[in-house]
Parts: sequence; structure tokens; C-alpha cells
Amino acid sequence: MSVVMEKGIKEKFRMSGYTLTSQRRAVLEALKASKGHPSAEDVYLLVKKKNPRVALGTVYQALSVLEEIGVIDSKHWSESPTRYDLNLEEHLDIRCRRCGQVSEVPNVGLGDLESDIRRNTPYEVTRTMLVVEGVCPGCRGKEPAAR
Amino acid sequence: MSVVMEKGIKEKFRMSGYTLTSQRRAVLEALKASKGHPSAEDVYLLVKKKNPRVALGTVYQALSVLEEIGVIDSKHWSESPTRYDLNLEEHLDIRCRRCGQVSEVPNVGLGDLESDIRRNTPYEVTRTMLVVEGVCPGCRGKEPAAR
DNA sequence: TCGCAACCAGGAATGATTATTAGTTAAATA
DNA sequence: TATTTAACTAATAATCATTCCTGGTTGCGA
Ligand SMILES: [Mn+2]
Ligand SMILES: [Mn+2]
Ligand SMILES: [Zn+2]
Ligand SMILES: [Zn+2]
Repeated sequence: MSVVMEKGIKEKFRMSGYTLTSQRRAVLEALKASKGHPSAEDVYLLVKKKNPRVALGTVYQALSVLEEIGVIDSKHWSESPTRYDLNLEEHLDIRCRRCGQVSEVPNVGLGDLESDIRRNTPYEVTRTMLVVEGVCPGCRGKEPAAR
Repeated sequence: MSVVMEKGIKEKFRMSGYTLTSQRRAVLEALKASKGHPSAEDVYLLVKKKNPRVALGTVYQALSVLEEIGVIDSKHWSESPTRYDLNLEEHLDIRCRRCGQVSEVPNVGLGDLESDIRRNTPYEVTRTMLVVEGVCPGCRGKEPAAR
């Protein structure tokens, strides 16, 4: 299975002091395999296929370590569990309110927004993110359903 | 107590078919009294002062009716309960990651972002919102704490 | 090989929110 | 006005995502 783990990832583990355990590796593999924006539950289901003994809590813990050391990112829409992403580039993701699928929206940037904000609030701004929802082509016309 | 309820609000209730009950009125008053961006729990606490018999579930239900008929708005940040707002204008709110306080940021608009997004995704876009976090002036320098 | 610290499985706990249910009010009808 | 009917609400249980806790395991350096 498991393709060689990229150098950068090993490096990030080394720098952080965390160890690259088999569970953490499995979570990363699952993330790759899913080729999308899976939830912790999705990852858990995938990981369990290879190793039925992993616990959901372990997956959460692994995801949080991976995010902490900068190997993955997470995004959150209300009314949906947090989604995880291997794509570390700053980019926009849109979530289908019917089926929950998350897809990337290319060529959209925040432009001057960040600086506009900083100029208009006494807060020290630490995070600015665009949350976008819609209906995916596959769900158009269909009944409102789950997720 | 209770100042005369604005005409527009009564009208929205009339149009919707919902009745303006004392509980719903109390929730609205609490929202006014709080002069901020309270959570359902905050509203509940305020409402209970005047009428200790209201249930938290009733507050949630009242808030959802009020939002449905367009009398209030709600916004959501991850790691925090939903906040409610009497300000129906499109505007930006920033939340302090230390104390949870939410304040408005004037003079910031999405500009061409919406159309940029529509042009770059096959999804039918239904909602675009900016979620901004920071540290408020009061919390600057202090220890990271709660909420 | 021993000892320690990091890890992890399993399960309990938490926090926000929604669902259910049976009783209460209020409007509508006769 | 008495009766019917629908809307509303308190209390409480249930749900969902996520975190916390605990005792057992593992890897590794001394
Ligand atoms: Mn993405
Ligand atoms: Mn506001
Ligand atoms: Zn869809
Ligand atoms: Zn603050």
C-alpha cells in the first residue's frame, strides 16, 4: 500500500517532535484516498477498512496533530462537520447544501478585503475566511435531502 | 416595560401567520436589551429574569421563527454558539477569540466577490459570508481564556 | 532489560441544538 | 357562549460532533 511518505511531511513531524505513528500515517493515507474534503467520520470509516481497531477519537486526535504541524487544513461550515483538506494553498471551497459535497472554486481571492477589515476594526484580526454554500450540479432540481 | 413593538415586526408576524406571543415578544426584547450579538443561552438568561418559566427550547424555537420571518439574523463562528443580531443590514461582524465578544466592522463589502465566485463554480451559489475572528482591544495582551 | 513518555482504544462526558410529548392557550366555529 | 381545532410551550429526552479520561500498550533511550 502506502506510497512513500513525502519528505516534507516527515520533516514536519521531525520538527514538531510528534512521531509519525501508523495511525497518523493511516489518517493521512485516507485523506489522500478520499480525494476530497472528508469529515473526521469519513476518514474514520476509511481507516477502519485497513485497521478495524482504530478509534474515532484517535482519528480526531491524529487530524488535530496533522493540522497543528501544518500537514493538512480544515474548514468548517455550520450545519456540517468539519472538513479536512490536503490542499494547503489558500483557496476557496464551496459546499453543497443538499449532498454535502465540497469542491474547490478556482481564481477567487480576497483581494483588499483583509486590509479593508484591518483598517475598520480595532480588533487584531487573526482569521478571515469566506464561507460559501450552494447547490451542486448533481443536486440541482432534485429534492432537498441529507447532510 | 416593553416599548411598543414596531409596526414592521407586527406586520411580518401577520404576513407569516405566526402569532406574536408573549414568549416571542420577550425574546425580541431581550435581543434589544442585550445590545449586542447574544447567543441563544444569553437570550434565555435575560428572558428568564422576567419570566422564570420559559424553557431554553422555547427560546430556540422563538429565535428560529423570528429569523424565518426576517425579524432577526443569525451568524455562526466555529467553536462558538450561534449569535443573533437585530441588525438586518448586510454587514460584517468580528468575533474575539478570547472573550467571544462580537462587534460590527463598518465600511467593508464583498464587492465583486459574489460574481467572481458565480463565474468560477458550476454550483448555484446560495450563500457567501465572511467569517472574521480576532482579538478585541480589551483582550489584547491578556492570557487566552474562555468562550 | 528497565523506566519513562508518548500513544492509543474504548467509552464516558460535553455543549449546542433539535425532537418529542403531553398539557395550555387562543383563535375559529357553531 | 360552549365546542372544536390548531398553535404554542415547558419539560425532557435524544442527537450530533467533538473532546476528555483512563488504563493499557509501545517504542526507545539509559
Ligand atoms: Mn479544498
Ligand atoms: Mn452585527
Ligand atoms: Zn449536491
Ligand atoms: Zn475579547
